[in-house]
Amino acid sequence: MTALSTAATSGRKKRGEGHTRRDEILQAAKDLFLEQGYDATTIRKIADRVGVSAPALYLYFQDKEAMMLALCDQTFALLIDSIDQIEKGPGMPVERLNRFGDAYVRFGLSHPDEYRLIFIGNNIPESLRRVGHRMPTDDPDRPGVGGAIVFSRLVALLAQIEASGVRLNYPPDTCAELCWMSMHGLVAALIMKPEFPWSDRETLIGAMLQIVETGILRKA
Amino acid sequence: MTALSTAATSGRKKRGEGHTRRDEILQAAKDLFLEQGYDATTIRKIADRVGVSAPALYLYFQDKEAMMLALCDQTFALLIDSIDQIEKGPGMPVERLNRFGDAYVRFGLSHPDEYRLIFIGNNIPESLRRVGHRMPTDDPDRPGVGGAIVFSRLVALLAQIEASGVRLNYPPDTCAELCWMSMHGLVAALIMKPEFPWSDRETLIGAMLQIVETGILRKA
DNA sequence: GTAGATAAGTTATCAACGGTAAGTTACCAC
DNA sequence: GTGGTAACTTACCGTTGATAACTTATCTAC
Repeated sequence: MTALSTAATSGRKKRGEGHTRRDEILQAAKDLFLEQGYDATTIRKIADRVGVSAPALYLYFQDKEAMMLALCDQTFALLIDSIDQIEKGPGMPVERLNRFGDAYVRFGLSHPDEYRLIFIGNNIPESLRRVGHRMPTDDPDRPGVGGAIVFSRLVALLAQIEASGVRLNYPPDTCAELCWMSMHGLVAALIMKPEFPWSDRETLIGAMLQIVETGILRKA
Repeated sequence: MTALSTAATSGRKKRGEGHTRRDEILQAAKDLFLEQGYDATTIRKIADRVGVSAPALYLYFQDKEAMMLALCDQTFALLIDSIDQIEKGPGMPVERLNRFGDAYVRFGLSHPDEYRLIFIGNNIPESLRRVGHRMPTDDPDRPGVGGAIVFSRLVALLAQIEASGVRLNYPPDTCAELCWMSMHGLVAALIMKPEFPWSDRETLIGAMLQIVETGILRKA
């Protein structure tokens, strides 16, 4: 008689409580995306887990992509938080760059599934491909801008470093791109092929940070 | 009366000529994959372009993935070829490392779909997840090993560099990993977010190569 | 030259997918 | 109560990758 689903809640939401259903959907979608990937996660699976019918999801999200976008923003907020902690923290700009890179890599490694989802997201549909890297001209209130925020923080930090008197080998923007690309390559490799016999993680992280810094900062 | 399709050939193949149909399918699939991407390319579109019915494709390929895998192997053979040319070519090992990196990046940028599948490939169906990152113990005759071959060539080149008397800042394996990760980060970024206002491509390629080399090779 | 054998292909169909239309039910304000 | 509407459901659509079962052309053997 009663539903056999694993729904956290049962029955219809009261008036004005729709947002809690929205949260439930988001949580179920996140779990399933992480467990099975984007494509394998179907609208029906999400609906089943929540305990509602499939079309009910469309009351809260325009489509499947919108759920992914909302989740991306959630996860980016965590990363942005820890980066802001560093930016407000002590130390020379160069030291903060070190901590920035370190925090970025460790965030990726300790949230591998989210990182995969957001930064690597590859078989994700064309329309989502640009999540996290929207053009600056895009509406900043639209979901999916988290990556651009992280990146702009990095650009700002590089500009700070230059302003503090340290000479850069390339323009700050280019330095930021090179820095991010290197760190992303490191994280992506470790995440995507964890069973590959990579060298020691700590060694790789330290070495990559070292390489990027010595390559970007002009010898005094 | 006659077919309106753009099929290069018409009518049924003679006995023993099925392989030419297979080649036609592969060519059409490649064109469509490159034009529209993997997901947007449907079995029916490929079949239409070839001028046969959709199920006919299954006479030559087990499924859609098998077509992509065959194409990847085809394309990666090109990269491996050009890398082997470099390895056999003139110049000091260090110069060859430069040309290796350059060839690698340009290959990725000019074959984004194959690169995505082999090196970034993630949410692409489980069966393809580890394509390009197979363990050394895996069957080398299975399709999709192109990436691993490339990487092993890089390791060998780094070992050569060390053997030639150039001191490395890290063990050859670690250097190869750092080198590949950096280059991969560059390629992945440009491929996955092509609309982002990155700095000039040539500048980025040159800078990244420079950074990695100065970071890996010990100052004489 | 015709009778299998079989390569090369077709038509019909499947279940599952994302998404929509239209109807239903529970709740709240008045 | 009763109207309005938020919160759903059922029924359905076109498209997808893939399969089953049937047909047709071609080659070989006698």
